[in-house]
Amino acid sequence: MTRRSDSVTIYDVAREAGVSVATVSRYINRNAPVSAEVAERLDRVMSDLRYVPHAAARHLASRKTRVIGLLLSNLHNDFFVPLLNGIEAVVSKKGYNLIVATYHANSRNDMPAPIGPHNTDGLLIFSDGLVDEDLANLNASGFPMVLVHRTPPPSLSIPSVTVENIEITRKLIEHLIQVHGKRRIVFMRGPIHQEDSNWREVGYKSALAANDIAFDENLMLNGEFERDIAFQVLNDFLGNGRQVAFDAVFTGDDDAAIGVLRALHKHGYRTPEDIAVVGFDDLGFAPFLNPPLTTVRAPTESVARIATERLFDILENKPSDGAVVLPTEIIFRHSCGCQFEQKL
Amino acid sequence: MTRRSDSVTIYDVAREAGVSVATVSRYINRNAPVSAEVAERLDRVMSDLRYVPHAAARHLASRKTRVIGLLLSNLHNDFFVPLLNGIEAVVSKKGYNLIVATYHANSRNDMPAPIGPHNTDGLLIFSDGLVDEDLANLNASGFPMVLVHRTPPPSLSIPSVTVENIEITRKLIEHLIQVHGKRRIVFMRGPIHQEDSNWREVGYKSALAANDIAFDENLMLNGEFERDIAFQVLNDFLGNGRQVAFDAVFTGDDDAAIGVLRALHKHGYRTPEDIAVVGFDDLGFAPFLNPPLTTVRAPTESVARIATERLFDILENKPSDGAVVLPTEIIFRHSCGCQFEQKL
DNA sequence: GCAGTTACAGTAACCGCTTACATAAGGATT
DNA sequence: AATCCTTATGTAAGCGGTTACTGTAACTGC
Repeated sequence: MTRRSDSVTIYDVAREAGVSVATVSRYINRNAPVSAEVAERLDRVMSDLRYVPHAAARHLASRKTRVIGLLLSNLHNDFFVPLLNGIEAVVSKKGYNLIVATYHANSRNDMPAPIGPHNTDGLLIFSDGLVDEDLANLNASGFPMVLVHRTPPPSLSIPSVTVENIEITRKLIEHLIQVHGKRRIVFMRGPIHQEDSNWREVGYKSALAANDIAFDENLMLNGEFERDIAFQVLNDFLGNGRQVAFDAVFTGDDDAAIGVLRALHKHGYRTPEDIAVVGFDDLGFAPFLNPPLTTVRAPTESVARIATERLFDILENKPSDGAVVLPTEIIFRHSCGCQFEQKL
Repeated sequence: MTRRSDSVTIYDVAREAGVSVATVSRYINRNAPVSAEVAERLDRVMSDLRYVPHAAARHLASRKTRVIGLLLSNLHNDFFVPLLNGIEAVVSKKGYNLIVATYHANSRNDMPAPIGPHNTDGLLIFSDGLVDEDLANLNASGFPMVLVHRTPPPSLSIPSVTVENIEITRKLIEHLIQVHGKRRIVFMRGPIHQEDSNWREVGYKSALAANDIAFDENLMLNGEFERDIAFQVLNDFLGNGRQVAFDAVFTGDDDAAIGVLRALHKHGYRTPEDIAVVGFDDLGFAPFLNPPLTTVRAPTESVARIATERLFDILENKPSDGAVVLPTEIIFRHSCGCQFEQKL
């Protein structure tokens, strides 16, 4: 048997061009000078032969994969569109590939880590896309990664890019309290380990405290940052007889706000007259919900771009600062009770 | 120099377990029997050593990458969330990885095909994610792929999964004409080579023809299936003085409908009283736009799942039928002028 | 005119797996 | 008892690149 494969390899182009494979490799990678004459011949031969370097062979020999991985806990929120868009833009600009994987805590034993040191050159870890322990292990091995919408546990120093949550949430809730006179504000929180959700809870509580409103845990609902779950949860809440009174709901993200609006509407409440609703993220549909949603604008695509650029900084051994947190702003629309659209 | 690498390889586990690398490999891949005793020892050693197979080495030796690629033209539409979700679910269930890449027609020369035969075992090609010529080349080489929201050119036989466009669009437009008396219906189309958009145009024109309404090309606007572009285009259309009269707009997708609603609202038109609006896709936010959007429900996540499963069928040499087209249905809400929500 | 660079190119040893081929031992078959 | 399977395992040749070493000319500067 001569060649198992029918694909054209670097040997084919070397032979055809009358040079050695080393020269071909150097030319392809532009990491050593090659005479103009040879370069031209190689260009011609490679295109004649339709030569495409074999990625795996390259990876194996060079010990770099030219792919970066994105680890998510799920793919259920419109939020991920700007996120993916930002990431993909810089990844492809760098000539890398992007692997996206969701992490299911229960499927760990089934197979070796789907993405990690051997499959990717670096990882973008979104929120609760990996438990602290795995984070620590990866980090200990010096594997390049940056956290997105999550800060590292105190013992680890991993670059991160997040968004300002606490202050802006406090302002948003105080707006509800001070401008619109709301006092019984439901917080439709996100997943239990979702860091944004936790910071938003801090901001929520601090606003209550600053305004002498007792925190009532009956007003905490978990919508998992998912439209349908938020709907279900609020629907149950409204229908279960015990009728906890409330006059506003702060949903930790815009996607869940859709579910909240639907549930409220279904039970005959008017927004914002009966119950005000405010969200977080300012997803593209927010201005056109019914009513237009007052929410916090988070620069999701920028977060994504910056995080990805920082990952490449690390890969290229450029200096890279620790934690960056991007500013947010409130966009007032009608769902809080305001009449005119404005920013704060 | 002994070992360039510091990572643990199959040789390490073989030595430690007192067997050959072949045995380790066979056990890992479950493709040959291994005695219970050896299996147990290997389990222990592999976990002690934290052994993770090196993906590239595997790919190189086995000539399969265990990754499938998704080729998109862009990542600007909320539509992609259910799409990605459906794909990722089946890809990860199969133990494969997913590479997502956007295709920029102008960057082709910069580097070898970012994803293709050498990087992936198969491709999912969304819509206009690749030109016919490349499609033909790939197909000629027998590379596994399936088309999503696109049918192959007549000369090629590539499996595809799409959605029923023409009939449902015709019905939707006829509803506007016959129930709501609309006669001057703007069609906010998508990208020029976007197949769905083209079929929807066919449906649109056939509805007009069937109702003795002359097609007016001044009523064709290109919103690129993007929220912001649709807004811009309609905004210009409304502001440019020549004031083409119209009484409804059919946006080829829900995302663009948001831009349309915003532009209409900005110029003081009421929806649906002055101008009716209908969309396509039934994205999650559609029921809560202002007003709730009448649209066509497309089973996007199912499309994604089925397409991915068919790709795996091909990889596994199972029979796989040609073109599947999934049914769609109209969801009547208020933006068309109807009062009560219903399906058709 | 000669040692020291510099520019360009070749040889061959890996990178970490998979797998064809070979081997050995213990039945089952006849 | 000789032959044939079957099961479990080992040996070693790749898979298609990269790159550490070398080697050769041509080019410097003095």
